[in-house]
Formats: sequence, structure tokens, C-alpha cells
Amino acid sequence: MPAKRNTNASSKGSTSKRDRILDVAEKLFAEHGYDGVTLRQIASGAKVDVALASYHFGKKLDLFNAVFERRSAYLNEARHEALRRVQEEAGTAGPTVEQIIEAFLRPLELAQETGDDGWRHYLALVAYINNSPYWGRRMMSKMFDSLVNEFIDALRQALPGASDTDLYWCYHNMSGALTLTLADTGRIDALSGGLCSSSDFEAAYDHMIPFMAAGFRKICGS
Amino acid sequence: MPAKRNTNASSKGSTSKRDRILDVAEKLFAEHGYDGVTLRQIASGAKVDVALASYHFGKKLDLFNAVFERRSAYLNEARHEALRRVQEEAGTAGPTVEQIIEAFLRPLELAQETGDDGWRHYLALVAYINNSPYWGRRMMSKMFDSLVNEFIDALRQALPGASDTDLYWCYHNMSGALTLTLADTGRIDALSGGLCSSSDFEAAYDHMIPFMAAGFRKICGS
DNA sequence: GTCTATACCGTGATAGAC
DNA sequence: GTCTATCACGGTATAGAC
Repeated sequence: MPAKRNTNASSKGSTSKRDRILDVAEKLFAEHGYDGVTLRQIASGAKVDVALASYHFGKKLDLFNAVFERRSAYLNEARHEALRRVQEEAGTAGPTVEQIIEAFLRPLELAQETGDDGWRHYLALVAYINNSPYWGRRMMSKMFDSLVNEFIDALRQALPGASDTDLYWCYHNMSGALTLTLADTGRIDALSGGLCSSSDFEAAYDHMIPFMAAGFRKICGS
Repeated sequence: MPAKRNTNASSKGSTSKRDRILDVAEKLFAEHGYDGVTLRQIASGAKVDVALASYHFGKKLDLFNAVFERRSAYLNEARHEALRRVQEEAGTAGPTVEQIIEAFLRPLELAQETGDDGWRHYLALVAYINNSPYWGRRMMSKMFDSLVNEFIDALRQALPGASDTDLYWCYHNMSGALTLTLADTGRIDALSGGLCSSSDFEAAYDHMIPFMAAGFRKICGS
């Protein structure tokens, strides 16, 4: 799951300055939030002049939006496609809850494991935004509501008789667990005394998918 | 679940300036994060001079820590007590997964519903910190690991044969869902077209508790 | 001890010269 | 595209009022 341009961190010399600004901004915004990062830190990390970020993107907020939007189309497409595939395979019966959740989540794991750190940082940034009362309200719906509602539609079909409020609350639970996974805070490492690692995305999703499916069935099952 | 001093927002005139600083800082840090708030905004909101925060708390970071710590002892005690109570009621058989999770989560709902906005803001701040790669690493363990491990011990007993890695990953899922609930971002409101509200904490926990119990049983069940 | 006024000095975003 | 200047704002120290 590569981005369109070369976003491999190991080849910084060959990426355009514009892309380097986006890469560094992505990483820093993900770790420190919007206000925790200065344009000077971004410029310094990208080895460009302070003013170049403004030249390419305008205001700091515009750069923030540019980072958030850069990978969104690709990601939405990958998840949409994953859902379409399980629906096609399942035929008229429709896919199971597990299959739908798998289609919702696995593309994220794949992105995190491409070896392109950019995807890890990007998804940590999505986690930051989704969990923020300030940014979440402003930025999540435009970018993700359409895709999420596709999945909720599929779940509604797989769980006949489920009320919409139950479906949305179950989605909320899944979204929260996913958000904390994307944030990759190292918390589970400390809590478990090193037994688990928040960077072990395979383990995270392997546990998340059946866990969430069971939760959905419990609340929304017939 | 009142704080020791008067933290009712409606009686600002009667609270000490020191407490007003904590109250305003709590609210602003929860919404905008550490770097998104200036001492001047806090002072202005509390209707005190800029220098007073430094006088009482020292550096900005010390104020941040003071806010984070102010309600933690009370909260940990309430949750510890809730666990102790279900354990006592259950006797030697030990409490069920549902009872343990209920003890873990309900005290938070109660705090959010006291009518004291301070508790809502405080818990949103905990959500901000827990989901932050930067702050989560630095602040969560010291404050919450001891309590969380009590609950994990109880769950280990209620789910004999469960591996510790499974238990920790299940806890991670629950913690993520809880974190997003505490953050109170209004996301579910927009997504559901107003059908659900992230401020409807009763609905949130009523859906969360059986959902999480089912997830734990699925992953850790015998 | 509690609190305010003010000053200091570094740093931030951004505009404009080149 | 780059460099520099600007000017507001940030955290914090200090002096002293009550």
C-alpha cells in the first residue's frame, strides 16, 4: 500500500522538498498534536527553509489539512474495496459480521506494516484527530462518514433486527479500540510488563476482530 | 462523587482562585491539549492575573500535572471500592466478567453524571492523555497501572485458562472504547445523524459493559 | 501568605524583498 | 524558491500591594 509518490523515509534525499515537509509534518503532528508542533520544527526536520511550508501550503492549518487529506482517498478506496470483495464472495446471503469487521480493519494493519513509516504516522494522526473534542468534530465526518456508513449498512444486513442506536454504539466501541491501536502509545507495553507491544499490529488486529464481532453479536444479535 | 472542595462551576465566585485555575485549566487542557492552551487563557477564564498560576503551581507543566492528579486518588478509590464490593458479594466463586467490568466502568459514569462539569472535563483530559503517544507514555502508568492490574487479576480469576497476552489485549480494546467515550467528541452524534449522543453516558456504558464482557469471553473463554 | 502589574526575552506565524 | 524582517504572543521572573 504505497502512497502515490515516494514516501519511503529511507530515501529522503530523493523525495521532493514538498513531500518531505508533508512527511515530517505527519510524523510530528501525530506525536505532538497540532499545537505541539511548530513550522520551524517541521522545516528543520525536512531540511528546508521555514518559509517553504507556507509557500507550498499556506497557513499552518492548511498544511495540517493537507497532511490529513493526502492519504485519505487511497485508504478509503482500499477499505471500500475490501468490503466489496467480501460482499461479492458472500453472494446474496451477505458477509458475516466477522468478514465485515475484517474488511474494515485489515487494510489498516496492512498500511501500518508496509514498512513505510508514513502510514504508521498518518494513522496515529487520525487517532489523534478522532479522539480530540476539538478536531474530531471538525475533521472526521467529511473524511470518513461515507465509508463508515457503508460498513454500518453491511452490518445492519448481517444483524437483522438490530436497532440503529445499538449498531452505532457498537461501532463507537470498535472505533475507540481501533483509535487506541492506531495511536500506538506504548501503554500496553508498560502495563503488561513487556508481554505485549502496541507496535505488534498483527496481534492487535488478531485480537480485535473476533473481540468486536462477539460484542456486536451480543448487543445486536437476534 | 463530589471533589473535596467546591468545584461546582455555577458557584465560581465562591471558589478559591487556586481552584478556579485548576477548574479552567482542566476544561481547556481537556479540549485543546497541553500545547493548545496558554497560561493567559487559563488566567483569563479564571478571572485572575497571569502570574497567579505560576505562583500556586510553578511551571505550566506542573499545573498540568496538578490537574491530572487532583481527582485521581478519589477516582482510584471509588473504582477499587466498587471491585472490592462485587468480590465480597460473590464470595469464593469470585465475581463474573460482567460484574468486574461493571465495577471498572460504572464509577466513571457516576462521576460524569454528578452535574459537576469538572468530572466530565477531567475524564476527557484522561482520554487525551491516554491516547497521546507523548503524554500517555509519561503519565498513565504511574497513575493507573496499580488499579488496572487489580482488575486484570480479577478477570484472570474469572476466566481461568486465559493467557496473559489475551487478557492484556482485551483490556486494550476495552480501554480504547472507554477512552473514546470519555473524550466526548460528538462524533457519534454526527455519524448517527443525531440518533445517538456522545454525552449520553448512560447509553454508552449500557452498551459498553455487555459488549466488552462478550469480547473478553470470546477471546479468553474456556 | 495571596495576589496583581509589569517587564523580559525568546519564539511563533507570516509577509514581503530578493 | 529563499532569506529576512516584523510583530504578536508565549512562559516566566520580579517588584511590590494588600
